[in-house]
Amino acid sequence: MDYKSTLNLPQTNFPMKGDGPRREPEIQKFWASNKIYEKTLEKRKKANAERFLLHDGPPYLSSGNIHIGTALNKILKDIVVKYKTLTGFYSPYLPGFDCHGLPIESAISRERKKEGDKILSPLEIRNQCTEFVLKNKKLQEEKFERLGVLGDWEHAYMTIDPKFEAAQLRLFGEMVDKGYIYRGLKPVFWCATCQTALAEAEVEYVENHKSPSVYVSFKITKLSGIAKKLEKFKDLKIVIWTTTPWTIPGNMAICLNKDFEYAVIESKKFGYLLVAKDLSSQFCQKISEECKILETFSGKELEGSEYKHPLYRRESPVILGDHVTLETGTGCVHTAPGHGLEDFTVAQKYEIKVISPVDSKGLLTEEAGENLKGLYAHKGGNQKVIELLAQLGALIYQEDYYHSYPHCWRSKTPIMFRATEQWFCSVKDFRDKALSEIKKVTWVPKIGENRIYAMVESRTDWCISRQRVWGVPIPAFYCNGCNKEHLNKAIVEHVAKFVEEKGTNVWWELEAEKLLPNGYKCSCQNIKFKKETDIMDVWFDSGSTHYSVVDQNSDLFDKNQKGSPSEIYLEGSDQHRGWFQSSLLTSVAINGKAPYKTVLTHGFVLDENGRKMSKSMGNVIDPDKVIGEYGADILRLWVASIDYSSDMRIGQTMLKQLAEVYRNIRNTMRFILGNLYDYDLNNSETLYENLWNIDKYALHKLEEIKEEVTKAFEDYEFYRFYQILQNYCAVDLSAFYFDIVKDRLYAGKKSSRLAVQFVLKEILEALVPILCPVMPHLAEDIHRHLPLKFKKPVESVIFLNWPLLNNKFKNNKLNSDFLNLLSIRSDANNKLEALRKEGVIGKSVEAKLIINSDKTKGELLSEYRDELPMIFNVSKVELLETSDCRIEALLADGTKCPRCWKHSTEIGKHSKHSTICLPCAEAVEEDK
RNA sequence: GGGCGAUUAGCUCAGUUGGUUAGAGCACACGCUUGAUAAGCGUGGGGUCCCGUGUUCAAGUCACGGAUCGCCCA
Repeated sequence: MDYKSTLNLPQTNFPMKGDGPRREPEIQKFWASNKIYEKTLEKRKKANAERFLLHDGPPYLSSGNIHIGTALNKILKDIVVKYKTLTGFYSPYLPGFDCHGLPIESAISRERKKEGDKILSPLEIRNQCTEFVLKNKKLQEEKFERLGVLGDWEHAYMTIDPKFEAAQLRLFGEMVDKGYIYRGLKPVFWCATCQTALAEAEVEYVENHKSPSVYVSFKITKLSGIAKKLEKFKDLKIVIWTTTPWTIPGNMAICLNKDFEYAVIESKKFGYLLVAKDLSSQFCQKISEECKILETFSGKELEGSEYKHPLYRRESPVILGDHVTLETGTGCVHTAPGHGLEDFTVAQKYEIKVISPVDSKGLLTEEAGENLKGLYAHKGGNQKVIELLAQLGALIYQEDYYHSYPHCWRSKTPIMFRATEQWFCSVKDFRDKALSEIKKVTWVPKIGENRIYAMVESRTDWCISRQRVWGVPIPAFYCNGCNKEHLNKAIVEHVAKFVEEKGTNVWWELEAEKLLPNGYKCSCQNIKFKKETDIMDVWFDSGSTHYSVVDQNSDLFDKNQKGSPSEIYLEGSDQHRGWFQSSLLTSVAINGKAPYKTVLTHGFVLDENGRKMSKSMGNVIDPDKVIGEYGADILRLWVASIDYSSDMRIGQTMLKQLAEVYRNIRNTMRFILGNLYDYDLNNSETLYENLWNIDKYALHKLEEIKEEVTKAFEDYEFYRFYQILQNYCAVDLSAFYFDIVKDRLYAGKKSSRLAVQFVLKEILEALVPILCPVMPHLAEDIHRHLPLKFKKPVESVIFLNWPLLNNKFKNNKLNSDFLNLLSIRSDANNKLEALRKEGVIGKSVEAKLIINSDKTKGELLSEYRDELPMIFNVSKVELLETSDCRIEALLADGTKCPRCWKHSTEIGKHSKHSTICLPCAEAVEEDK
């Protein structure tokens, strides 16, 4: 008789290979066409589940391709959302896209440049941008969906959506109403030839540009309290150095470094001069004098002193700043807040007035004085300023200086820093509130809190003006008569109503008077107005989403209260300065609280060697290619396998390895499926008490894994999930439990097989939802291949629930006993391996073990006597009590049973089955 | 140039308040199996804990200095 047919071998058509590149799209199509995402949400809504909102930070649409870092971000978000959904939360995911901003406008203008440099109207530019953005959105969306990210893609928010723009304006209106928006001066790159502001990307640095370098003295008029010791030096002058003499009229301060040592030196020609000590000899060489250092002191001591401007009747303060260096010059920095960003920033801290006596054509204005008025700053202005300073004896030294200097990319002329009127958000008015809100938020990892706290603490007011057209307009008006500015909540609301219907293009389409309430009049009785030409910083767009997306959407906001914070924001660590901050500021401004409860940040993705990816290095890993070769689940497993709190690496070595791990997990699941083909959920009741010790131990282990994995997900530490899962599948299941339980499954008696099947069922039911957040395609695939008698009436794996912990399965005694048994097993394996090397045995089951052990171990072994052959995977275990512990492995007695392959001395004892062992014979009889 | 962070086996990660010979899985090598089979099992090799100095009876762990890499800012 062929006894092989009496065995119960695994049966399943669950494929060994995932074949993600080919099969995942089909699964995704199933999710989409059967509205799995929507149905899940409905279920949770009906159950009145608690909300868990992960609010999506919108990726920028400057390209249709996605970077591996973007893929990582989306996958992390999806893992969180799926986990929360499985654990019973109402967890909607509404993706978003960031559509405005300079990089997009620049991309359009680059394309235009190729086509022959036509000048386009703002509306033409805006229409081209819109087209560009819509095209990219479609491309990106497809790629995100291909990652297996479930969400409401159909209604994804876009920052160019008229409803979004209107809401953004209303939020801005709230801030106006609270008095947080004001108009002030700020320097920008300015091209006098094109008469326009330039963005940093539109500036080219030209090497060896020639500038007049001058050393200028400013006479001190008042010494600060602690600098009184310098009073003995009559007519003490501070010396500054600059390569842009035309900015001297804009001088409003001199900046020293608090930590540097400064020196008073005596010059024959110029008297007592003050410069940084480390630069004094260099300076003296310039003026060809041998100067003696008469006194030294720290920069800090001079803070608050005052000096007189050589050209005007104006006194200005000495201030301190960290940007002052000892590279060149005198260590005393001429500070013209209207002509430099660093100067502007430091001046803001000291609340120093910004002046900018240059007009849009680059000509010095009346404010610079009669002598200078009308001169072109870079040419005549420079010359005249030098001339005047020389006349007044303030010019110490002059020479030509060659350095790299910014030029306009279009006109190729040198640019200037020019302060223009811009709109600001007064962060200082609610900084303290923002800081205290930061402390209430949970930052993951913790270090993020320090980072953003320090940034908000030291930041200056937020300049929200951009001299561009691709964005949301700042809805302000200026009276044609008296030039008074008009901006208030009612005006903003009036504009928002237009925008809501027609989009922000109306701002460029309609006359000012049409955009204002009917019959609107200036206090000067004028009824004609100009529109503001600045648009809002694109960070204001995305920074408004807590209001313009979450609060406008009843499916998203907490059913109890609008304006309640999202549970989590999850972005790259660069967003501490970006979205996390802009969102925080607008939210604190209008709601007085942070828009999020938790903020999770991840690092950046580097190549295999820890280098930044770049096209020129040729080390870019394209997510499309990874998916094409390995599938999305492998990419997702990569995301789960790494510690994202710092930089992460990806490369072929890792991907190959991940594919191996995936395969192992998949086959572990396949083994379970195959062995449950005949398991009938309704008709296979197994009592825990009837299980073997090994089965109970397996259940205990499963509980441990459930607990640890749940903790890992709760802590957002997915790499721990990966390590635990991998270890569990490879070691606990594949190499141990499955390996030794095969005999019972294939050849054992009914009750023995059922006991194992019960355990396998428990493992399967726990593992499928556990796999789902990270590898949803694998989980769905398993779900589809559940044995017929097993299948539950659930449409998709997404509808499952996260496994509950079951204390009944916990058994600490078994756990510690098995810890010991496993260590003995490892010794036994060594002996078996030696026997195998000698050629005595092949499979372990051909051997028997004689275990000599002391009393303690002997007692343990005796307790598990019946299960020992199985645990050690041998045909027989003999126990001997001795003083020492020793294991001996020998060829087993008897002959090999052709059915179960174990060696037995009892073959042929059964009357009906003469060629097989007794237990086999009984099993066969039982099955008839 | 400034601020923040990272660095343990080929890869991904553990390593407790400082305390035996620094661990796990994967990968690799060799063997076994052919009843999870384009699978499975066993055994084994593999470490300058980034470098240096210091504190200590004792440092992967603490302190200081440095290197490399990354993010943000200038």
